[in-house]
Amino acid sequence: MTDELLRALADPMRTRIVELLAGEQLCVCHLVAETGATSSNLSNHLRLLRSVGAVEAEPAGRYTYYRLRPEVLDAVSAHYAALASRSRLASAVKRPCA
Amino acid sequence: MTDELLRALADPMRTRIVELLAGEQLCVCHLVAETGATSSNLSNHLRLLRSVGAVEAEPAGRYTYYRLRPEVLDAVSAHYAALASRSRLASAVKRPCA
DNA sequence: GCATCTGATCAGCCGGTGCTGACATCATCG
DNA sequence: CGATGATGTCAGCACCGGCTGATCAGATGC
Repeated sequence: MTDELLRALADPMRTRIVELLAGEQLCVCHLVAETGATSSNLSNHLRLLRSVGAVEAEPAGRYTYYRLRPEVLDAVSAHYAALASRSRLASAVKRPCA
Repeated sequence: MTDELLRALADPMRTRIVELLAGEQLCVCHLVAETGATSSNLSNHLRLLRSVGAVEAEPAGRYTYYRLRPEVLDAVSAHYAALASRSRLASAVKRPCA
């Protein structure tokens, strides 16, 4: 659960990419068509998503298919679930101030 | 599941705040002591976290206690869990490129 | 009332980060 | 091989967003 992973997933364009990839595997040209962004722009975002392990690339001839890595998304989900769980217990504790 | 909520939670300092609040309710002076940040800096972060509904403030005399809102964290967790679930099915689908 | 303390707000600065445009690379096809 | 098209890389610019410092509003205590 690195901080960089959360930051990578929180960007609007990358959120959009992740949602598109959650439906089916796509190559960059599909993402260009769906988002309207330039290919170099998308390539930069995809490199970042790869670097944090959120997606993986599969070269197929001159195309490159991208897919999500479910384990990573599960880890993020579990992270927030744990925070939610702990914070319910925390409602009973209030550290004295003075 | 607004995009602003994810961005708010993805910032390093705010991640730290959320983790501290997951353990117990704290007032700003505690957060100052724990993080080493200035009070105005923290106040800015807390205002943002309030605006996206991640935390709520309870004035108590001249102090202000903050606590997390578990439902919101659960919603974020569910959001990523849903993406993980969908992406597992998506591994079987690959949109043709040409 | 006056001093003090907590916390909020705002303007301004500044660094990180996303977008663009040009170029490089590699595969495919004629 | 030469052309085309898909993708990646990088430098440069612009803008968003976090940090700071000054100021202010309430609450507390002398």
